[in-house]
Amino acid sequence: MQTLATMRTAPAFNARPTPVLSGRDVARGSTGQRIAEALQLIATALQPKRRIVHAGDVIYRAGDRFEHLHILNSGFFKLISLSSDGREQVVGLRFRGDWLGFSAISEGIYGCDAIALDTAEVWTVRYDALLQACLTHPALMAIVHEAMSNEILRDRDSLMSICTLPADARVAAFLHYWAQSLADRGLRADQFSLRLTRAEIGNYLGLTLETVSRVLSRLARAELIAFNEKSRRDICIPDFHALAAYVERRDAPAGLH
Amino acid sequence: MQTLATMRTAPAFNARPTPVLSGRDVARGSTGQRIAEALQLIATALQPKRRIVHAGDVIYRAGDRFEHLHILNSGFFKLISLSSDGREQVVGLRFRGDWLGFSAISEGIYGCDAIALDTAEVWTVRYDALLQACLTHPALMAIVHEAMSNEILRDRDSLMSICTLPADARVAAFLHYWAQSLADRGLRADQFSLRLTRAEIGNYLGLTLETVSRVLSRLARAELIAFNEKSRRDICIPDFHALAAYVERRDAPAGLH
DNA sequence: GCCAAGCCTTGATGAAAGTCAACCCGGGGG
DNA sequence: CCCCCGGGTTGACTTTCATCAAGGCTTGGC
Repeated sequence: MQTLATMRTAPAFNARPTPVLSGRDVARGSTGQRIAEALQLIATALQPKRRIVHAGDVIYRAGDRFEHLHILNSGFFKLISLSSDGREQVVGLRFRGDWLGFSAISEGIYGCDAIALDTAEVWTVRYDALLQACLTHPALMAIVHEAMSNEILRDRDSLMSICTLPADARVAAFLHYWAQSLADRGLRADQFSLRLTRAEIGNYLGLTLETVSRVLSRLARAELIAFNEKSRRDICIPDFHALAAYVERRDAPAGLH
Repeated sequence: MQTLATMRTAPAFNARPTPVLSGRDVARGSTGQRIAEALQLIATALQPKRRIVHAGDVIYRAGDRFEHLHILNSGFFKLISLSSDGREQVVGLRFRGDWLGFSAISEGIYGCDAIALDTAEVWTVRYDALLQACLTHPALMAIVHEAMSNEILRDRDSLMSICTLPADARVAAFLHYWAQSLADRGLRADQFSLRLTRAEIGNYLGLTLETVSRVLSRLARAELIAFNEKSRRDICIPDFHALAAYVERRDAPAGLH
């Protein structure tokens, strides 16, 4: 599962180190396979409630009492955290196979809003039922741990990218991340819709919408991306590796100099 | 467990919402109590290997094969992630009761270095032994999940602070975070040593060491902090709430304007 | 004692990104 | 139809913070 930062050290499109999974010594397949297997197991072991939601629908809001975890079987979500003065911040993006709600376990209350970016299928399980099921299905516990671990890893990497990289590289890294996430799930990654406004992207990356717009124009001029002639929210990435190389190159020595 | 961002919405020193812990319906005590109880249970249920380490000692390095998790019984740690070109980035700080290594579960390999900032006591358990123990001690599983959840929450909040706030507020938020972490663990929070150089703080916050130094001087001039006359690494926070208010005030409308 | 190496502070300067503003385009609704 | 509105682009200007540079303070070694 590539993220904003890790891709800088692993430019190959689907390359990832073979995981050495302590706790169960089976060799594992591609990321896509792992996701599919995990969903399979969740479906059979937990029999989650399934439902379809649409763009803009909210699964939970900050402050809601935590009782359920959610698994995304299809579609895209954004996580929004609201600060006291009402401004909001995009703190995460979620794709097929991702879980929603982990961060609420420790507080017992959700800390952000989960909002669908398009039509999506969400599976919901009670957390106490999940704990029970883990006792009888050890493999399920491993999957849950892996998902949480993965989320920690991802957040850390995006943190690193976002506060280290200059604006151009941040946007490029974001596009790379999105494309990689699609590729991992077997979706086409050379051409896709961003599903986020410039403002949302900027908000996620700690930039203004104007800066995002300018960077995208610059990337298009450099032919690292191309816009769909209608809807500039649909983009095309002719050369994935070139994009990765661009991030690497623009990786500025901010911080310790 | 307050973090860089959450404190903005909860200025009271030790205030935190009473956790509603789904999965076990006991009311919980203060953060300090929770940490102590968790350590207690870990000690009895897992009988971890204990050892003392000193400032600069490394518990694990990025690339090491993952087999163990570590729990910090005392002391302070920093987590360092190295990018391909050798520059390093502080990606996290750890205190008593925190776990080290969660992010390695999904990949089977540690993704960063864990380095002691002072003398510390570390408990180490095999991950497979932990999984086993969770099957017989359900409370242990709840504690592990809570710790992971908490780490996700924290990372998310610091991500938000760091990419949203201007330099002054970032440094102030960092100081607040550190003080809160000490207070949560029953240590004195009005006067303490930072244990990090300006360069490390800047690196963690995405700033240069000069900027950190300037901001600290400014905060001292504003009497929000005071330096120990010897060792400017030891600081004093006369009014914790004033510091929180300062962050709030300087909370700039970056992003959506 | 003296010197060197870290760590820290402060100032001058420049580049990157935010702010303000104008404008374009496409889609709905009255 | 026209108008409005939200999303997007682009330009001129300003602010913030990084960079470069100089110098101070402490500590440890010779």
